Amino acid sequence: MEKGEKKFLKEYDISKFERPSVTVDLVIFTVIDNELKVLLIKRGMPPFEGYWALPGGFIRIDESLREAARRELKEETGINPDEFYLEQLYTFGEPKRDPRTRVITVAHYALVDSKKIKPHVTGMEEIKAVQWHHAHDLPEKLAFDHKDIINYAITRLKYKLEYTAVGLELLSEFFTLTDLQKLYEEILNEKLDKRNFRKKIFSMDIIEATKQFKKGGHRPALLYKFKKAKPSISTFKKTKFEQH
Amino acid sequence: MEKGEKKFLKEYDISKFERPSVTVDLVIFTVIDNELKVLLIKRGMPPFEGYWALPGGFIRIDESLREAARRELKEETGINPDEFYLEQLYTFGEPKRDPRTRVITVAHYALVDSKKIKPHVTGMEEIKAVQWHHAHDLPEKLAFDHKDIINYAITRLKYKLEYTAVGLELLSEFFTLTDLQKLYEEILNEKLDKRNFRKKIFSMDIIEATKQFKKGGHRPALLYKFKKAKPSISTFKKTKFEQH
DNA sequence: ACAAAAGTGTTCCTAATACACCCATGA
DNA sequence: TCATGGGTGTATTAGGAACACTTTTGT
Repeated sequence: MEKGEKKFLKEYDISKFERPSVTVDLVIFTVIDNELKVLLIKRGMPPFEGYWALPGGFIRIDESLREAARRELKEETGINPDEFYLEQLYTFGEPKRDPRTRVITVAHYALVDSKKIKPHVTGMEEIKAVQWHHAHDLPEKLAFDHKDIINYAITRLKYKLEYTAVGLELLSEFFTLTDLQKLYEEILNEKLDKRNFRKKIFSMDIIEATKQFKKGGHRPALLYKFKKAKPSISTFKKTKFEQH
Repeated sequence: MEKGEKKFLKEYDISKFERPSVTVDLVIFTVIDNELKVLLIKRGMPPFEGYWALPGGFIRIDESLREAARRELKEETGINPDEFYLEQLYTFGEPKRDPRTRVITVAHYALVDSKKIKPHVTGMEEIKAVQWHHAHDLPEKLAFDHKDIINYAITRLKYKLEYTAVGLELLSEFFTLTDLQKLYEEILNEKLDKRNFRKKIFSMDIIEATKQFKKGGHRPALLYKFKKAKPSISTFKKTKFEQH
């Protein structure tokens, strides 16, 4: 009874509630020169003027969270949908995280192949307000709670890497096993044993050899590519944190 | 340049954006008679009148997401903070998930000891609009996208159970190993080998024996309790998905 | 003494780890 | 030919899975 009434009032008041703003923020990862990078934008106005911030924006009233994230991602990198990996990360909603007004942000993270990024994003970065920063060496001046968000994204990425083919989204179509190992080492921030790494990757059954070789250096390295069918995530464990 | 302007406009327009409502929904788990239960509320008005829905409510403008979830949880179960486990699950924001208006919900899940639930929530459930439902046998008539949310929560719970002490929040202070195994079997929905189960639990180092026994039945069973210090989650893997 | 649940030992097998070695190329 | 990175073999170990047995109580 009393509970019913409370419920009723609550619903009745829908329009009266002071509403927070809702944004989508993006942690966009790529790998450039074997370094894990995050895209950041220098803020040109207060609050946090001159600080670096994650790309993001308001959710439009008729688009889903994922659509909003895809739109943002497309705007910032020029990359087409289905050429990146995108996953919801966590929702950050401390009342004071934005000093202006109440903003709740649904953070996402994305993995993109640096070769597919629109030139205007990668070129002449020094003078631009949009820059790739080393994920393991972030600038001091990060706006809002974006440092937390980035670190959370890195944690998630490391975790996913262990039992998922997710890392492959960061590489180009053809790559050597050494490329792949370097990628893992960079993200996990630790050295891996060559033999064991290869065994693990092969056991995952996510890549296949081509007949091409990467010349240069010394002994040419066999090039691999992802299996056509996006790696079918098969085991019990693996399915656990698939995005909704 | 052009990017800067776009950004500027975006921020300038903050107040003009049509804002979605933001709610917190709760998947509250408990175990009653060795069955995993979820708390649901029968809706007394459209939309989905007569359907079952998760408890939830709007986020107040000055409280964090977690605070909102705690408040909701306290309202529904009467349980005090730090007597339950609470974790953000996922944010659901399809534009049409609520037919009335745009509502984004930050779903959480909670684990509570059924013995600590306020009597008014457990008593005389048949005639009440608040009921515990078997998590593995949900009612057909679930409102909104709440079936998805519940299933996602079950998936997360199963996953967490495998490498975390999270299940212990569902038990009372003292319990036997058989109680604990029954709990795991109910949540995971599978039979477990007694010997292996015990080895795994002991290796986690999360419980300790008392000197008490649970009499009744046949051979008395040794009672255990959680280690004083909440299980310090220690290994690499284990820290990965800790709540923010 | 026997049924029923509590509690323990041990084998088997897979998979991660830790090594050491061979191979193909460019300079 | 030798330095360099590409590529493979294998022994050891840790942990999960499968299974059989002993112990302690109530009746």
